[in-house]
Amino acid sequence: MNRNVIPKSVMERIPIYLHYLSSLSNENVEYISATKIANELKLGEVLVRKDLALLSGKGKPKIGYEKNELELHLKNVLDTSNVTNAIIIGAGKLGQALLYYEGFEEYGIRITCAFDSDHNKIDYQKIYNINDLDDYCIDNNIKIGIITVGEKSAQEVCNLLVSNGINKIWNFSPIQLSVPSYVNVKNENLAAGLAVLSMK
Amino acid sequence: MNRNVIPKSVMERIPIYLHYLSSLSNENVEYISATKIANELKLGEVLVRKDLALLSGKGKPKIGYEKNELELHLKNVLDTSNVTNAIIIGAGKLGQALLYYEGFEEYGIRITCAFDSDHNKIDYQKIYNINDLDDYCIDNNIKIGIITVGEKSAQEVCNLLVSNGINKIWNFSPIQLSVPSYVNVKNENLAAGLAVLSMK
DNA sequence: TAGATTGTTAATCGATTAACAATC
DNA sequence: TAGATTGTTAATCGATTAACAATC
Repeated sequence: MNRNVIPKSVMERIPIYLHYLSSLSNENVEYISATKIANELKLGEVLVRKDLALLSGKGKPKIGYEKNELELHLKNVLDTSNVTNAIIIGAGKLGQALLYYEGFEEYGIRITCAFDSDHNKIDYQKIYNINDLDDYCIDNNIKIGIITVGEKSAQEVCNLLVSNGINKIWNFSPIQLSVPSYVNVKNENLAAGLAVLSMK
Repeated sequence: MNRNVIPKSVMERIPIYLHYLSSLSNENVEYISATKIANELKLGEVLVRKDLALLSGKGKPKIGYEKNELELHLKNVLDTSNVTNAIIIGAGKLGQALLYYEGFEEYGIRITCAFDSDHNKIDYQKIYNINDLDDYCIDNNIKIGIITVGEKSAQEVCNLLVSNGINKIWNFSPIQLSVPSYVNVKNENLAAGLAVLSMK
């Protein structure tokens, strides 16, 4: 029996917990209860308790969890200690928004640069020519590729990433990418997400 | 018994189906089978068939669904006929990326403009001063508010939207917004999403 | 002790998949 | 008829919630 498998649903809540815990850091909180976390984040109380039981050490009845220890445990699961390097392909508005967004560092991810085929977008600091991709990936230990190009070039870009040994892909294009089975694709179809909201 | 309730999971696939169907439009396809759709989108065959059974008219054994009719039915469910107006609060990189992204129209959503408190970002065409929000909402039938400000101002901005009668909110800030129960919030924590991918 | 909290087992709920009958 | 597909019922799976015992 494998005790190490953490369900996907739980995984997705780890960053939420971490963000909440880090927001407490200047309040000098020593203990935090699952009840409190559940209320603040509007999650079920038992849900949070089960998550914490799975992810962390024991809590103390009537008191809760030692906050710093809990934070450490969650970070260990997320493995935020060693930074994961990511690159963006497609330096349009969205690509740049992600490139300059600072919230990723908190979770141990560094978006090192973006690539684009359009010469006008090259800025030598952060946006490089797509032709330099191969060398860059080899030299910089890139683990994640973020696709923010249009749907027409998305598959092509995806192939390029895969051929450079990148097997984690965050796909913002609205198409279904074809990849070898060992490659992990997370689709982020923003328009579709908004459409669902609009119709509720 | 209410036959009209469509499960959330099904709802979320409608935009995916629609996007796929529209990609066929210049190929003169008359009939499309659930099997084909499932293979192309890498979904379970039975899943697609159940979705279509729920969302559309009858398909024909051995042939499939009349493509245009299916598309129409899906669009009806999404109600893409009358355009829903949305605004963005926070004209940073991400706000602008969404503002100028054209993919929303396909699903019947129009992001009409963005608001920002920073005078340097005002461009009179698409980005207005936050102080003009009240009048704008009244005059332009705004249904959706998109929050792309930092986490410190997110709750405040949210309150402003709610007080202007907006009850659908797409929240890109990493905090849990407090809203009255009739307000629908969809959280989009990009950093958290990427963190989950990075750790697989 | 009483009460707040943890932690666990069983029940429920929702979504997906499997199996199979019906149809053209 | 055979075969591809639809459509439906039952089984499975995963996640959440309810109920309750244990602990400080």
